[in-house]
Amino acid sequence: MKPLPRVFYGRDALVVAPDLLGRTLVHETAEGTVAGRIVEVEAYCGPIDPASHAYRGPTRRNAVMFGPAGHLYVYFTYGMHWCANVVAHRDGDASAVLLRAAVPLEGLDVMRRRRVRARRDRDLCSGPAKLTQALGITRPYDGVDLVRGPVRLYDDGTPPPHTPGISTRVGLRVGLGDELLWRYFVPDEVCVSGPARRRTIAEAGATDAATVARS
DNA sequence: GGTGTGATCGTA
DNA sequence: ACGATCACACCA
Repeated sequence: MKPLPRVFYGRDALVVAPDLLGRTLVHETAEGTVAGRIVEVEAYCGPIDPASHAYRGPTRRNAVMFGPAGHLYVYFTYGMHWCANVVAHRDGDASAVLLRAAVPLEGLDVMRRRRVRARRDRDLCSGPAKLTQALGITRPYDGVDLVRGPVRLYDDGTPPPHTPGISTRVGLRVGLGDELLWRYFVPDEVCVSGPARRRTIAEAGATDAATVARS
């Protein structure tokens, strides 16, 4: 297996996001190797996206998003959770893709140890903060290189779904976030977080994947 | 299946 | 103050 090359990330976040579905996220540590298949993501398009941490310009927290593509942007939220993004953009426009869910592939014993609350294996990585907890991704991993660093993204031959599920993004209040269908997921996948697991673009009533609002 | 709520703290 | 969340309690 080869890591995804740098050029993979040097595209618009709305192109990279659905192309991340089916890829494997691997973290090798002394504790052991843990890996999962990405099945749910959300695009955050920095300069045009009020919901993006990068919308109001660079700060200490979001600095990584303003750097080169193919690095990991990790942030702390709700006073207790970590979330991980893939920096993906052209022309340094500070866009990123939030990794929201994965299917556990390797190191299940380590994941269960880190997530004792998870009753079923399908809940080990079925949410953005669950995923980082299971994979052991916290503060020190902010800014690591996904091509050469301790956390890498691979193409193991599993193609992204021909027709990904699509919906509005989760957990946002700000205006645009409720109208843009920038969440992508593998249809009928039990490890996808939340209730819209089975919904596809057609079922959502959308005619334009990127921009159309719906009731 | 669905909704409502407390936990907990860095960031702006 | 508030959040790109989680887990659990409760109702259906």
